[in-house]
Amino acid sequence: MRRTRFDDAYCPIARTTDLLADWWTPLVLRELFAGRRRFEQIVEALDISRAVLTQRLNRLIDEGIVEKHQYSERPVRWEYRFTEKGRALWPVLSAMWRFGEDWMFGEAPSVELVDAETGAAVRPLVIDAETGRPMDSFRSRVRLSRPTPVD
Amino acid sequence: MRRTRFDDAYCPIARTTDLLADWWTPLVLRELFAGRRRFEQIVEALDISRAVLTQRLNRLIDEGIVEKHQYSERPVRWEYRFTEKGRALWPVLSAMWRFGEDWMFGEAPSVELVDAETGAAVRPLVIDAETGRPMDSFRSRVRLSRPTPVD
DNA sequence: CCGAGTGCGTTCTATGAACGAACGTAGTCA
DNA sequence: TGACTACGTTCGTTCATAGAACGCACTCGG
Repeated sequence: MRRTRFDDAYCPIARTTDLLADWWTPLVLRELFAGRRRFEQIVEALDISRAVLTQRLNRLIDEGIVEKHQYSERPVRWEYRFTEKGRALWPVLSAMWRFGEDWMFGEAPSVELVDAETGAAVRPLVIDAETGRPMDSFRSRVRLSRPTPVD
Repeated sequence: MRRTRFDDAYCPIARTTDLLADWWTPLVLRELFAGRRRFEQIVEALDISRAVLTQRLNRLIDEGIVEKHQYSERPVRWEYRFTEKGRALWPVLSAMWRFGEDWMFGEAPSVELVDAETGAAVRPLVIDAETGRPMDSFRSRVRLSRPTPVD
C-alpha cells in the first residue's frame, strides 16, 4: 500500500514529517548543508541508490526546498542549491544533531557543527523565543485546537 | 530490499534520522507529547494501523525513548511514558513545528504549542548556545572530520 | 450465567517502495 | 577511436505498509 500522506494535515509537525521524515532525505539535506551540491558527489558520499536520490531531489524541488542550477553550458551540468525555505531547515537538522550528539553516542561523533568563519564548535539549543527558556516538555505542550485526527 | 540502516553511523544527524525519520514515528511522539499514553487512544487519534503502531512503539521502547508502564492490575493495562531520553526529543519536534508553521502553511494550523501553565503561545527558536545567535546555514556548517561516507 | 463491550495486540493479503546492478546518453579528453 | 565523466533511467527482487479480520483476557449489565 502507498503510505499515508500528511501533507494536508493541519499540524505543522505532520507537514514537516511528510516532507523530511523519510529514509535518506535528512542525509541528503546534510550533504547539501555540508556543501556538496552535485548529484555524483552525493551518491558517492552517501552510497545511496541513484534512483532513490533522483526521487528525493525531485521531491525537494517540488516542495521548493532546493532548486536546480546550471553551472556548465557544455557539457550541460546542474547542481542543487537551497532556496530560502530550504535554509530554514537548518535549525531542524541542528536540533536533530544536538539530540543525536547528546543521546545516541558514547564516543565522539565525526560530524560536527562549526562556525563558518571561526571554526568554533556550535551547540544548537532550542528555546522559546518569548521567554528565552529552553524547550521543556514539562513547561510546554501540544494543544489540538480542532478535533480532527492527525490533522 | 531492507532499507539501509544509519544507526551505527558516526553522525548524530544520521543516528537521529534512523530513529525518528520514518513514517508515523514523529506523529506517535506528537501524540505522546500531547498527553495520549494509551494504545487505543493513539490508534483513534492518528487512524494508524494497529500493526504499524505496535512496531513503532516497540522500536521506541528498544531505543529507550518510551517505557511501558502498567496502570491497571485487573485487567492488565499498559500505557507508554517518555523516558528522560524521550523528553529530549521535544526540542526536535518543536523545531519541526516551527518550520512547518513558518513555511508549510497559509492558513493558521490547528496544532499549537503552548505554555503548560499559562497557556501562552510558545515559539520555538534554535540558537547556538555559545553565542546566542539563531542557527543560520550561512554562519554555521557541517564539518566531516572523518572521510567515512554516511558515517 | 450469558452476551456485548473494551483494550491491546497479532495475523493475513495486496500493493508500494527501496535496493543494487546494469544500461543509456551526451559530452570531454588523450 | 576508445576510455572517462556526470546524470540519470530501467529492471527484478525483497521488504514495509495499509487495512481488515481475528484472538484474548477481562468487565459489566441483565
